[in-house]
Amino acid sequence: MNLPDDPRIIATRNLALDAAQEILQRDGVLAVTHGTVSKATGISRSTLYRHWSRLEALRNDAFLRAATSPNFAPMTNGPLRTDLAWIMGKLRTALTETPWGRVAPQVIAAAATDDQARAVIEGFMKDRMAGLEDVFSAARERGELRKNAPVRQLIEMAIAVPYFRKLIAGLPLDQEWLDAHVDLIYRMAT
Amino acid sequence: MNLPDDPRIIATRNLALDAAQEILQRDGVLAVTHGTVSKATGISRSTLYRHWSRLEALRNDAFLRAATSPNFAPMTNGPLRTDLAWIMGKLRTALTETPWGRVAPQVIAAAATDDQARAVIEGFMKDRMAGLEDVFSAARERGELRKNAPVRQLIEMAIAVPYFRKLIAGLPLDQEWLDAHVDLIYRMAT
DNA sequence: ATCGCTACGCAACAGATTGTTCTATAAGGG
DNA sequence: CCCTTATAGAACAATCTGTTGCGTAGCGAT
Repeated sequence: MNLPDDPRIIATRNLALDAAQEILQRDGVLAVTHGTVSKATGISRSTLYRHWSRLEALRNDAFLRAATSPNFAPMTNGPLRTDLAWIMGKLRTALTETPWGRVAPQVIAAAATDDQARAVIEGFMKDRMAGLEDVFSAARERGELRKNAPVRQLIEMAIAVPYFRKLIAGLPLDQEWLDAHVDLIYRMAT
Repeated sequence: MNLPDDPRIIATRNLALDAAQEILQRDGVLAVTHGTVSKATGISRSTLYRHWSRLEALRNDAFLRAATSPNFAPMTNGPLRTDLAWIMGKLRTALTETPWGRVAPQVIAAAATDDQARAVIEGFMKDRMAGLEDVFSAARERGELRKNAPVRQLIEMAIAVPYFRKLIAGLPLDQEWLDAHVDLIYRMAT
């Protein structure tokens, strides 16, 4: 794709999408409009319409900016417990210290009717699932797993609980909880 | 509270809130307005303003109508496995066969900035948590629980996975999954 | 059945928002 | 320095929101 090199374009896009993401996480998808972004940034409405002629495009870019995940390359060197702690720590960081944790509820809500939003969610989940699958596969090859360990269910639980705590129940993802969570998954696997 | 007995009022309220709930689950909180509900129902805008003079009140009633849960009185008679299967079946039903499953994502998204929405979520969660706590307490008294069974974590997992599957990952909550889920929780507890 | 009360529908209105187009200005690249 | 183009700002119609007043129709009580 043709990336524009004009610094004015880049600055405008960044400023606008930062504000759009802020509005998205605070007020929901429908609150992201050319008008609200204009008011939040000082960028002229007409300029925003030139960048995103369709409102859908603006919102989609706001989704994508928030969902851009940090590198999640799985680490499958150490023993299972270490790998689990590492990858669950990564998930915890993504949920608590990146915009994703705040935007995700809005994206999830939009996913009911918005294909773009659903695609963002599915991409994110796929990454997480794949990372954990690699971790468990490596552990299986090292002979660390118990026979008939319910790997699929364990992966789901490993991911579901932090998402549930952060997005649904509003509970903290502190270190103490993380240790206990990793410990329980580990004990069920070995 | 003074319940109005005029059938016109009751009919208007029911019709409006049914439509509001429909709009809520389809387009999100911000789409619920006097205007959209009016268009969806044929009820005059001015009539809707008479019933809910503040928009916030209309949206809150739409939340509450969706979240009105079926009787969740815990059943702690049988052995742990039976109780677990029963209560998890209830949760599954609430998520798949009541409006709650479709509205919940919107309520969760709104909870970030809307106290009413947060209260609805917390009320719902409290019910579920309490039901499972009763189930595990009864099992403990019957001596069914393993020593040092991580009851708190098990309760969280029991609830988190179905919520995650339905609301976040978009996976089905079929009977096969439910059986496996109950089985895993049971095995970890005993 | 009739009467009084009131919920409802309808129309009108100002104010705000949305989508579009135009012109003048200013910032960047050659 | 000059040319290109991104931006700001104004203006516009169309739509939406919140409010008010009025006539109609349905409800309950006598």
